[in-house]
Amino acid sequence: MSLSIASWNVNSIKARLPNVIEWLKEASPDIACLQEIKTVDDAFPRLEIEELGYNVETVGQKSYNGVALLSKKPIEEVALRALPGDDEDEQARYIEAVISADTGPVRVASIYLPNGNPAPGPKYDYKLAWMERLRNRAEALLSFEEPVILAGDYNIIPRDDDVHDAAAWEGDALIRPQSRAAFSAIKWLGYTEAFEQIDGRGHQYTFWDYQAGAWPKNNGIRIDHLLLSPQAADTLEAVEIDKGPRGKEKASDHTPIIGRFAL
DNA sequence: ATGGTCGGTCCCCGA
Repeated sequence: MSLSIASWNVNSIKARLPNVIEWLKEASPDIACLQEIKTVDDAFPRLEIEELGYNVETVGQKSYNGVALLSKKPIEEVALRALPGDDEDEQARYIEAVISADTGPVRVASIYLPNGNPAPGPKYDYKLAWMERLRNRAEALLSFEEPVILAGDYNIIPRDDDVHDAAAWEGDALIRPQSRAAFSAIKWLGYTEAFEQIDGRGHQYTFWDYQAGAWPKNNGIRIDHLLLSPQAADTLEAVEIDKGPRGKEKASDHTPIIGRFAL
């Protein structure tokens, strides 16, 4: 009895479809949370992915953003297609569903947290406001006392050990103290960051820029995370960053992180 | 080494 849940920012599902299909066949996660699908719902390659045995739910947007949930287990209910707290916010960055695992319901969200650069500025203000809304939602979810996995591209480098050269990133929205504090604030509610919990090694990355040879030089950052409610954290068995997809032709700049749970 | 990389769209923007 084991449930694997992956998060991967694919940077356009259309540009990445062959890579995504190849990876789904190889890694075969029970649930995959995708970000930056960069397409509207109607243009999402639903059939190709359903053919691999997945149920598919998307919150798409033209050109930018967009998130998806793929699940081999039944999706009982899509609980939310947007993060509550701002009716004016039209950016497609959040989907949350209840999925039937063998042991009972598991709540999973696919999250594309705003980048926030340049900082300071309106984009940074939006990032911080979005994180406050996420904290509120995360807090509300704890009252259900069920396994909750908030998986996604958080655009947060939690510690200096999660970047090859922290000094080079000083002032960036991904590493600013206020950004880190907003991320910690969610953890202090009672959430566990899966990778930090299981793997003590530093300098394990999930993103390498396309520019300046970042991938061959291993100049990466760790910004894709799984945040777990206590009921999920108690069942966490393993976490792996799967670097395979980043080394392929036509790669996304992110690579998947996969958690395995006794669920 | 005075540029460098992608993806989507409309001639530039976001990452």
